[in-house]
Amino acid sequence: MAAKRNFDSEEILDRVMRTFWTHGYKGTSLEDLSRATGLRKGSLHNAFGNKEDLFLLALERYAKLFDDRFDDALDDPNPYRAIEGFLAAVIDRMSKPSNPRGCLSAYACTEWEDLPPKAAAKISQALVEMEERLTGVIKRGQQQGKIDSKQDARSLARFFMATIRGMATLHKVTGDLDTIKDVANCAIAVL
Amino acid sequence: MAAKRNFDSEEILDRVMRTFWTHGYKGTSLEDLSRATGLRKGSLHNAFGNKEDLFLLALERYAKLFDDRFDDALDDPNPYRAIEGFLAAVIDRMSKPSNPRGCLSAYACTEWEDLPPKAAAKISQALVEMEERLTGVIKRGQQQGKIDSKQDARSLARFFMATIRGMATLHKVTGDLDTIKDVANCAIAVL
DNA sequence: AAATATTTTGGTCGATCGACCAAAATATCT
DNA sequence: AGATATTTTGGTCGATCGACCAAAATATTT
Repeated sequence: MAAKRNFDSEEILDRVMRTFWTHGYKGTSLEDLSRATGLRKGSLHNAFGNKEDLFLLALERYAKLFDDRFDDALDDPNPYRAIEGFLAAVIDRMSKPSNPRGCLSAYACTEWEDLPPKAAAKISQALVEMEERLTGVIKRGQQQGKIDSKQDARSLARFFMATIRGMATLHKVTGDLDTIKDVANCAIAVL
Repeated sequence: MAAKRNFDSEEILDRVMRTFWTHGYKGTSLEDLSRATGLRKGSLHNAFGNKEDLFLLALERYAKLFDDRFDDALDDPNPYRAIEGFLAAVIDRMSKPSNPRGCLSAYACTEWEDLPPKAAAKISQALVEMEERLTGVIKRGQQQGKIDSKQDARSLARFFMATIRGMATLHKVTGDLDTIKDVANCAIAVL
């Protein structure tokens, strides 16, 4: 029916991302993706490759859409507000009823041992990078005297990374926004 | 070969539990369980029922072996030490190299939307109960003046629940004990 | 209008999934 | 020793999995 694609790749990948977001890597079948996108599995394969390729594209889209918000928040010259914004970005994402519950990245972490190699590597790398980024922000805050220097910067960075993963896990089960806001409020009190 | 079972149910269920712990509900096949236990799938079915039954038994065993440690810790009359012990129990579990990474319960939370109904209900209920339990401990601490009353007890309880889930998620990817100890140390500073 | 290039369709393929069962094996009881 | 009860074996069943491909369809180019 076409020599030119009659679909919008961005929209297709968005639906792919949301399906993986909801059901994880193992829990998503190509049939699921076909239903979610309206494309036959043959078309999906032709346009984007196999399941692993689709998952990698979903991870990239997720990072572009949501992790980039982290960068915006962490760019704040006030390190305290930077961390606040970091947590607020997570809450914002979970506050949109149109978004699936939880966090695609956290889901992937949990499935880590059964992920295809490239996906597992990408997830690991993302964790390392975020730890570095947060550590840098906190160190700067400590040098400015705006964050207590008694606590180790890297430890705090790891703490906030765990915090957002924990928020994702609880959000997945209950979908309750009050719970995750409570968690974020308590976490920020550490600073 | 037998009219009397020639295996130890406890040991079999332990292996079943550890397999689900590593690969989650969806990621574990009956073939996996057969390999892990040394029992043919027919024997597994005859002795314990279907996959859902096996998963429920695994959840129960996990709670009995590990969540009971939480109760021990939270029984401490000193509420601050109770929370400390609560986090230490998690670290202890993750410190044993013979244990799979992460946390079976946290994995189940992440898979929540694809869990069989009874398992999903059990997971939800466990979350509610733990929130109540922690809230009670913290409230008591506040009444005793040993925990700052400025923060809401329930919020703190939720915070610590998120903390251990976050620890589990990070542990799954890196297996790094220093990371989860850092997280626990920062979290306890909230009190 | 005809040739070309690409997509889409709709299917096959072998593998694996979970559920279930009849037949064989064997420990226990009488 | 023989009867009984239960387990174990080894298989079938339909469904679904991901990968891949030949043929049909059609937009674009010449």
